[in-house]
Amino acid sequence: MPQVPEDVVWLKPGQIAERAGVAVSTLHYYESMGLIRSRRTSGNRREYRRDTLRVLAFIRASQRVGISLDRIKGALDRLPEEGLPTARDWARISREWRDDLNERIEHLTALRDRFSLCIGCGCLSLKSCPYSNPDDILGADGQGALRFP
Amino acid sequence: MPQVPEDVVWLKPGQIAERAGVAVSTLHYYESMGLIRSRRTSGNRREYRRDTLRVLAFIRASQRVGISLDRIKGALDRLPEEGLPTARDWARISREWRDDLNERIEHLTALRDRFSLCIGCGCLSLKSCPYSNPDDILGADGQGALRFP
DNA sequence: CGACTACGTCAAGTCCACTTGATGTCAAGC
DNA sequence: GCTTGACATCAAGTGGACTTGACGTAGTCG
Repeated sequence: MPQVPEDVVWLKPGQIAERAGVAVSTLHYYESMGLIRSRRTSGNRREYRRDTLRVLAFIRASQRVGISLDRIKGALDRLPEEGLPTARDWARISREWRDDLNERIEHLTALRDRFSLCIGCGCLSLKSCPYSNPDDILGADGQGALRFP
Repeated sequence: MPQVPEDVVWLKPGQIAERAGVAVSTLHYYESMGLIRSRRTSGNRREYRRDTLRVLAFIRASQRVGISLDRIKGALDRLPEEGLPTARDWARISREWRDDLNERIEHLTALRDRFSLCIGCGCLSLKSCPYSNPDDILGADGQGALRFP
């Protein structure tokens, strides 16, 4: 039962920004995108829940591996509105992301290995190598989307 | 001695564009960036050397793994102006790229593993997990650049 | 009380990698 | 010879992820 909002501490924009390593303007931007939320003080100042730091860390980590804010928002939207996200919530997202990561890792590894091969044979400059002929590369792959790897 | 321009065939923009799977406008753009080159016919039409296809494949492959056009240009600029690039030329670039790829793969793998861990412990929502505390995440890593992984 | 800093809003600007549009030209087919 | 399509140039637009600027307010310190 971690649904109980344990110790909800509210932090000011500057504090959040500094600890999360983002600009205050970025917080505004994320808020306008619906990625994070805030409440207001009587003087109209924003206040962020402490766990916003976690969300921001999650956003940065996801972005870092090339996931768009849109997709990140999609995942965050599926978290519960009220109460803290449960282990199950994060697990679902993590699994989703992990599959994505696995796919990317596979692509990168394949490409790296191809390049490694090329180091041995210099294929990109010689006709003899199967990878050197752009037509073959084109033909090897039905669609126009995935060209080289 | 592959320096001898074997069979230099010149292709029209439309042909190059189709075979490489890019728009003609992209060719213009790349040319303006100095990534590819062309000569002109008497009627001011562009003509591309056949091996431009190889360069384009290389650009796409590199881009695909997140390398910017700027960096790609940097690599291409180090190829010889005249004659075909040698095996050694491509090898150098490939090695450079491969190191880059290895780094990215490491990041992704680390992130995935962290997420996998989270699936087990639900850390992102519980105080007990070392990864859950954003302050620790911040503290674990001197700079502001690398936040989560 | 006054100064200063952090914060508020909103529009506009930036960077990258292109694409779109306007307008004019070259070349091949009938 | 004329139409059609591919091509030329150049300016401007697009989209994602922010940042910057202009301008006004809130709260804190001496």
